[in-house]
Amino acid sequence: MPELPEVETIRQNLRRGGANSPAILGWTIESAHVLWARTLAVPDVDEFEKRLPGQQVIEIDRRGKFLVFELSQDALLIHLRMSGDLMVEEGSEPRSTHCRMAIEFTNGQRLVFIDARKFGRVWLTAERDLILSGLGPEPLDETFRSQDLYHRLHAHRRRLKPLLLDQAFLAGLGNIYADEALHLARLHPLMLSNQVSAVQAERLWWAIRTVIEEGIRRNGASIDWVYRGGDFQNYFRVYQRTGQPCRECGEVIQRIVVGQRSAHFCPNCQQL
DNA sequence: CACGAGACCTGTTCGC
DNA sequence: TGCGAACAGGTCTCGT
Repeated sequence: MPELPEVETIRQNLRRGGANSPAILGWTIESAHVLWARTLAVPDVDEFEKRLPGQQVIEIDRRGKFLVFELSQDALLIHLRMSGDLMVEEGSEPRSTHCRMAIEFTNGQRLVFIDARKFGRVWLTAERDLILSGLGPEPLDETFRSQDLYHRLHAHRRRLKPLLLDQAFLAGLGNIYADEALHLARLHPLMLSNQVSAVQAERLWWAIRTVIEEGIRRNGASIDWVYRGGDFQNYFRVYQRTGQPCRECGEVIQRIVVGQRSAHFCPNCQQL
């Protein structure tokens, strides 16, 4: 479910506190409980539950779609994949049905990892860079320039949509924001990356950053039964708007399947 | 190297 | 109403 803007929203809520959840910076872990073993990428459940108690939450960062909790000894990395979510609740509350992992703090609060589809993964490691090293550039980083994007596009001969979803190419985009960015940039999802001109690359660079920034400003998108409080879904240009008129030209939005994922686009604004 | 298919999972919605 | 199919914000691995 979560792409960069949703993950960033969660990070900010955990770091600074949100509407009805406190900031967890500085809290000390009392115990950890893994309820679905495969949630843990590394280490095994025994070591995970043994190593966490006593560690303090120093900082919360984000890299692509990974949440990175800097603890006193280790780094705790969490990837929400399709249906994962994190929330802070009273330690006395009954455990929710889809709770896969819970971290109890010495102040009686707990951080829970809720994940209906069980795709989410958690790493506890002292070597966080090993796990994050394969990721492409951070789209909002000031060192990421449009010329970088142009060169990266020309280093491949791939269709734009699957390429934008490739986290080694660029970190953080998912199905929503890739479709939105391509529409804003007026580029067809099937266009080949090495056919993109410098001007088009500049437009795509700007579009990617624009949709991500807007997503963050709106606290992410809330869709279906997964709700996180954001309202970016009310401003989608193409995503899940199949059959509805393009907000730019009125043409009917189309849905095609590319790389096993749905791609939404305007046949008029985004021509091959 | 690029791409498609299948796997991993559960829940909701759609079509007959 | 019921029931199976299709679909869902992600990523990995394998075969061509």
